[in-house]
Amino acid sequence: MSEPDAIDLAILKTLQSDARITNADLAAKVGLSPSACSRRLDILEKRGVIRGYHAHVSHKALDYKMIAIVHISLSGQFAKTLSEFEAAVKRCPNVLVCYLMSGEYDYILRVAARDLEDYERIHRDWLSALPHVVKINSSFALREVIDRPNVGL
Amino acid sequence: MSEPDAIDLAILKTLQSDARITNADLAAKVGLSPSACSRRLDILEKRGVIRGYHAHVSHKALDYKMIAIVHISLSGQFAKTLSEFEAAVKRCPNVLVCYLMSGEYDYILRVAARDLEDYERIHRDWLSALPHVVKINSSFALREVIDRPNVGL
DNA sequence: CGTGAAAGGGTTCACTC
DNA sequence: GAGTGAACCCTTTCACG
Repeated sequence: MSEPDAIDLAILKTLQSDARITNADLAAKVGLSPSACSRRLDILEKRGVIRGYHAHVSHKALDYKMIAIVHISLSGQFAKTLSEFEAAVKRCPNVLVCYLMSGEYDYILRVAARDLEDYERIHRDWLSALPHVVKINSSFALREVIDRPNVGL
Repeated sequence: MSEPDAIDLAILKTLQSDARITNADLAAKVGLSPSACSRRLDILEKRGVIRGYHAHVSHKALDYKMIAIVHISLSGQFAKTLSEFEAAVKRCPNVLVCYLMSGEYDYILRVAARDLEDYERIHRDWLSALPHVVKINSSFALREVIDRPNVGL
């Protein structure tokens, strides 16, 4: 499993900033013929280097004006406890990110809500209702400073 | 500025899960002719509902195996303090997300690192060196449970 | 707002070096 | 691995319903 070379990195960087660029334009940008470029892209996709292509839909335009960061602790760290919690949290469409963590809390979540009233509903109907939860701590984003989809190459 | 209708939502949802779908396939999926679909997409982009299209490049495949969540507090909340901090944090390529927050800490960051050694370097050379920082608290992701680019529609 | 057709351009092969 | 050319398909635009 060889590492991506400089041309692969150029392809990845370009697709990170514009995933809908045509293969012909991408090829010109990285200095390849269209067919060579298409073949490399195929390999990058099949190796799982590229997980997918996503439209970044504005939360605000869709009326999601609020981002909450939620720390959660469970009653234990048994495998069954974790997997029941995770299965439930995946069903909440407002949860954008969820990590199992080291440290004081077991999980950290990034949650989108339309407004404070909507967040109260999500907190009551979804987050508080998650199995095995013993502690929840919400804080709110006042301003987005950085939101990059990927590591700067 | 009218709200997106059901077909617009179908377009957005489809592009969220596959931004490189051809306009012809997209049109078929939402039940439109290609030309009608293309026109709607144009409008959605120009209204800013779609902010951009991004390849989701695997951190792991690029050898970023570690995600840290970093809470940071500053010595004050003066506008100049905040803007100096933010200008500096934007220069660190490993910071994926940064929010100004309500609550105990001023900022929360999501940081990608290759491994623990790499994280120590980032912590020493970047995070600790950020201006006005008085408190830093790092914790680490043990497992990614959810990582959605957008709210489930 | 949706449809269909036409022109221009993109993608994807097999083939070659 | 990379480039070339040709067949096929897609995008874009326009007049029209």
